[in-house]
Amino acid sequence: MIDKSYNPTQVEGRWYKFWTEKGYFHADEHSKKPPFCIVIPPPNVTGKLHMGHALFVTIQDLLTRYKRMQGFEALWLPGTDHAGIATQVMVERQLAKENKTRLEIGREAFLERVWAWKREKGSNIIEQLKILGASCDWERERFTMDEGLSRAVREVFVRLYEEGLIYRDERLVNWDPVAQTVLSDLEIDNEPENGHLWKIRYKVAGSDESIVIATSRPETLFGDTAVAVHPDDERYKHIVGKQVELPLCGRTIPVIADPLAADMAFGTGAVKITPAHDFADFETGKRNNLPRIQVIGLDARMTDKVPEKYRGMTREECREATVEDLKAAGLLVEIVDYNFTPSRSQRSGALVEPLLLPQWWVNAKVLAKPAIEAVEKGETRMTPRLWEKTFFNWMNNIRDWCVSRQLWWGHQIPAYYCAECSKGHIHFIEKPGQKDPDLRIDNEAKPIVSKTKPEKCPVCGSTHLIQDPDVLDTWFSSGLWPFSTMGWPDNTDTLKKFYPTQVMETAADIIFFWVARMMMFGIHFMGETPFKDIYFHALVRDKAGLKMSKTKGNVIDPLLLIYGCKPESVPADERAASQQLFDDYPKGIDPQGADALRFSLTMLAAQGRDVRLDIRRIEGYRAFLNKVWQASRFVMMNLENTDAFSAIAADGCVEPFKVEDLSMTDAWILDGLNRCVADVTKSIDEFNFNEGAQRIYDFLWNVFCDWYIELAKVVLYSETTDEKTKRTTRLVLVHVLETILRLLHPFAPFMTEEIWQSLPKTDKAPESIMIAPWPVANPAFLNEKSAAMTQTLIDIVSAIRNIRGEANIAPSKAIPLVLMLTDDADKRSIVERMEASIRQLGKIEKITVDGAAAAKPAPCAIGVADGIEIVVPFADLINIDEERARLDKNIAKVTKALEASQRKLANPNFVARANPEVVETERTRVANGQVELEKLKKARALLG
RNA sequence: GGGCAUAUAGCUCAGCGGGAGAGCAUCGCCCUUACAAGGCGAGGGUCGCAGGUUCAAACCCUGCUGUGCCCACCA
Repeated sequence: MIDKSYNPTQVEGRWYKFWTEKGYFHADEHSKKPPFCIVIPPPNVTGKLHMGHALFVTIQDLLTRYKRMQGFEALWLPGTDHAGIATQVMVERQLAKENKTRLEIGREAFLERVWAWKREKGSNIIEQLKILGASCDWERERFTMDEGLSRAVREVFVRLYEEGLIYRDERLVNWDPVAQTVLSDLEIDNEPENGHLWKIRYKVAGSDESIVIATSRPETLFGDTAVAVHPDDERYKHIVGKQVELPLCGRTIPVIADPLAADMAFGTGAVKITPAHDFADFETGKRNNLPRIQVIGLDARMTDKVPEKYRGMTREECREATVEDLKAAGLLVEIVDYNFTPSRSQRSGALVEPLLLPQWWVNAKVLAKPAIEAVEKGETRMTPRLWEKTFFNWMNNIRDWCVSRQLWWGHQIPAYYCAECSKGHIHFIEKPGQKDPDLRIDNEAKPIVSKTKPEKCPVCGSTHLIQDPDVLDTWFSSGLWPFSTMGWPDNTDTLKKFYPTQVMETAADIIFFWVARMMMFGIHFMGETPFKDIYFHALVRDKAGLKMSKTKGNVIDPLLLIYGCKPESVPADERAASQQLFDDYPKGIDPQGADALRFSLTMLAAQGRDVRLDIRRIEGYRAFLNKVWQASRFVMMNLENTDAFSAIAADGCVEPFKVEDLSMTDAWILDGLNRCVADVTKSIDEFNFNEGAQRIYDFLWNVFCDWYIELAKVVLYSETTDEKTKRTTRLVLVHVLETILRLLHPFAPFMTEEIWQSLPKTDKAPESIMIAPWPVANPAFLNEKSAAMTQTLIDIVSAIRNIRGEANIAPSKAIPLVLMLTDDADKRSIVERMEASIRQLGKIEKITVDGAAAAKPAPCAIGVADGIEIVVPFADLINIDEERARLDKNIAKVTKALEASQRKLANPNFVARANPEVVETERTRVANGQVELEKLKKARALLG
C-alpha cells in the first residue's frame, strides 16, 4: 500500500538509483529490437539547469520511455559541450578574482585551469538532468573535447580541407574587440539604437564646390578612400571623377559613381566609402579598386594610419574628437537624430568592428545543397512544418562559415606552418606582462593540414613547424555530434545500429547554429541525414511572455520548483534572478516534484507555441498527480485481502476478462479506456504531447475517478451484490488503473513507478513499469451500446445533482423520493437496473419508475435527462422561487438550442447539402429538445 | 525592407469546418469512510476588427490593427 499522502520529493528520491542499477537505460547495439535513438542537445559542461533544459528533458525522455516500452532498443545518448567562449569567459572571470589574466599565466596554464574547472563542475548539469528523470544511457556519455570526439573533429577538418571545402582566406570579418576573437554572422545581434547621422562637408579639390556626405560613424573618415554617388544623381554628376579633400587629414579621395553604393533618397545622396571597416564599403571598394586603410586595430583603438593626434584613441574618443574638430573647421553641416542598427557581439555586447583578417572558412554552399534536398525529399521531416521554410530560406542564402576563433579553449585547428617556407609571414609579438607572445600568421603563409603534427615540412624538410593558434567554433564539433558520439570515424556497431537517429528534439533558436550543420556534416560524412524527424519545441518564457533572464529577475529555476524553497534559504544572487517569483510567493514555493514539472511542461508546450510558465498551472497539475495517487489508494484498499490481489500477469496486464461477466458500467469504462489508449498513442506519434497528456488527465479524473470509482463503490460496498460481480469490478478497477499508469509513465515516471510497484502482481510481471509494455488498444472492448446507456445513467444523476445544487440541498441530506417517468422500455430498464447506483450517487432514499403520463405530486421540481422526466417532490427541501428560476433558466437554454437546430433544418440548402449524418444529428436534437422543453414548460406551469 | 507566428472566459492556454473548452481565479452547498492538493452545483466569452468563401466559420481566404520572433551590408 502506498502512503496516505503524495509526497513528490520522497517518491522521486527512490527510483532513479533503482533504474540505473538495473541497467534499464542502457541500449544494446547488438540487440535484435528495432532502434530508436535520440542524441541529446549537449548542454554546456559548466552550465546550470534552466527551464529550457527541463523542457527538452521532458520531451526527449517522454519519447525515449515511450519507445522503450513499445519494444524498441531505445538509446538516448547523452553528453556535454565544451562551449568555447562561454566556458573560457567563465574561467577568465574566476582568474580575475585572483587578479590574474589568462595572458599573464599563458595558454598552457590557462587550459589546465579550464580542465580543472570542467572536472569540478562538469557533473553538475548531468546530476541535474537525472533529477528530472532523464533515462539517458550514461555509459555512453560523451564530451565534445573527449579524445574520441577530438579525433573526429581533426578527421573532418582534414578531409574537408583536402576536398577544398575548408580554406584559409583574408576577408572582412566580425571582430569582437572585448572577447578578442572573430565571430560568425550568427553570433551577432542587431538591435536598433538611438544614434545620430553626421553630415560632413568634403571640399572638391581646387574648387569652391563641396559635397556633403552623411555618416553614422564619423571616426572612420580617416579610412575613407572614396565618396560614392548614384550615377543618375543630377546633383553630383558634374563632380564624379574629381578629387575631394578628406577633412582633418590632408588626403584627397575620388568621387565615384556606383549605383549599388549610393541611394539618392537617403541622407544627402553621397556616401563616404571606408572599405576596411564596413561590409558594404568593402564590396564597393572591390568593385571600384579602392585601397583599404585600416584605421582601427584589434584593440578597437585608432591605428597609426590616422593623424598623430588621434592615434591610440578608442573609437568613442576618436568620434568625439573628430566631430569637435570638424565643427571647429566649419565642416560639420548638421547632426540629426537617427535610429540605426549596430552589430553587437552576442557574447560580450561589444560593438563589432569589421576588420580584414585571415581566417578559416567552410564552404557552406556545397554542404548545404544535399541537406536542402534531404528536407525537400522528406528524408528529414520538421515538426512543426513551418520551420522547414525558415530552414530553406537560410540554407538557400547561406554564406561561408567562419570557423576559426581566437580563443584558447576549444579544438585547436590541425594546421601547421613551416617556419622556413613561410618565413616573414609568421610573427611572434612579445608583449609586456604576457607569458606567451602573440602569434600572427599572414594570409600568405602556407598551411600544412594534418591529423597529427607532421615531423617535418614536406616541402623543405624543416622540423620547425608551428601549429595554428586558433581554435574551432564550438558549433563545429557539435555539428558532428550525431556520429562522433557513436565512435566515428571508426565504423562501430553503435553507428551501424543507431545511425541515422530517429528524432532530433531541440529548440528552434539553434536551427542554424546546430541543426543545419549536423545535417550538412551528417550527410557529407555518413552519406545519410542524421535524423528522420526534427521536433522543435518552443521557448520557455515567463508568465508575461518575456524571455527569462537574470537581469530581469524573472527566472524560474526548475530546481526551486521541484524541491520547493523558502526565499530566505536561497542565496542572494539566485534570489535576485528569481525576484518576480518571490514577489508573487513571498512565503516560498511548495515542493512540486519533477513529475509535476514535467507534466506541466508537456501540457503547456503545444506545437509551435512558446511556453508561458505560470506556477499556478504547475500547482494544478501537481493536484492531478495527487488525484492519481488517491485513486490508486482507493483501488489498492479494495484489492487487499481479495483474490484479485495477484491479478497482474507477466505482460503487466490483469488476467483476461470474460466479456459476459462485465456489467454495463464495466463495459463502458473499458470502452473509454481503449479509446484513451488509442488516442494517447496517436498523439505521441504525432508529437502532440499536450493532447496526449490532456487525454489522460481527462480520462483519469473526469471519467474514471468521478464516475467509475463512485459506481464501483456501489457494487463493492453492497451487501447484496454477489462475490463474482465484486471480483470483476475489482479486476476492472485495477486493470484500468494499471493501464493508465503505463500511459502516464513517460509523462510522470517517478510517481507511476512508485504506485505501480505497490500494485499486486504475479511473479512473472516485469520488475519495473519502465520496461512494461506500452498499452495497446483492444477493439474487442469497444462497446458503444454500454457507453450510451451509461451516459444516460450519468445524465440522470447529473440532472438530480443540478436540482440539489440549485436548491442548496446539503449533500448529507437525502431526498426521500424521486419519480423517473418515461414510456421507453429500454430507459426504464436502465433506471431499474441501476437503481442502487442512482440512489447512492444522487443520495436518494427511494425511486419510483412510472410512465410518462403518471400523475406528479405538486409542488415538485423537475429535470429531464435523455427524455426521462425526473420528478423531485418538494417536501421541505425546495424553495419554490428558486425552483421557478432554475426552470426558467433551463427552459431558456433548451429553447435556444432547439431554435438553433430548427433554423438549420428549415434551410433547404442545409438539408440538401450537409453531410447526412449531420442532418440526422440535428433532427435528433430537435426531437429530444421538443420533448424536454415540453416537460420543463409543464413543470413551470405547475408552479404558477 | 523581407519572412514567420500569434490575438478564444478575469489570468495562463487547448480547440482549428457542424451546438464555445480546461486549469487557476469567482460565487453557493459540503470535512460523504481514495482524495479539502478534495466533492457537488453555478456564473462568466458577439472566439482582435472588417470583408469574403460555404448549407454551415473561432476554425478556410483577403485586408486592417495590436503583439512577439527570425532574416537582411538602410551611409
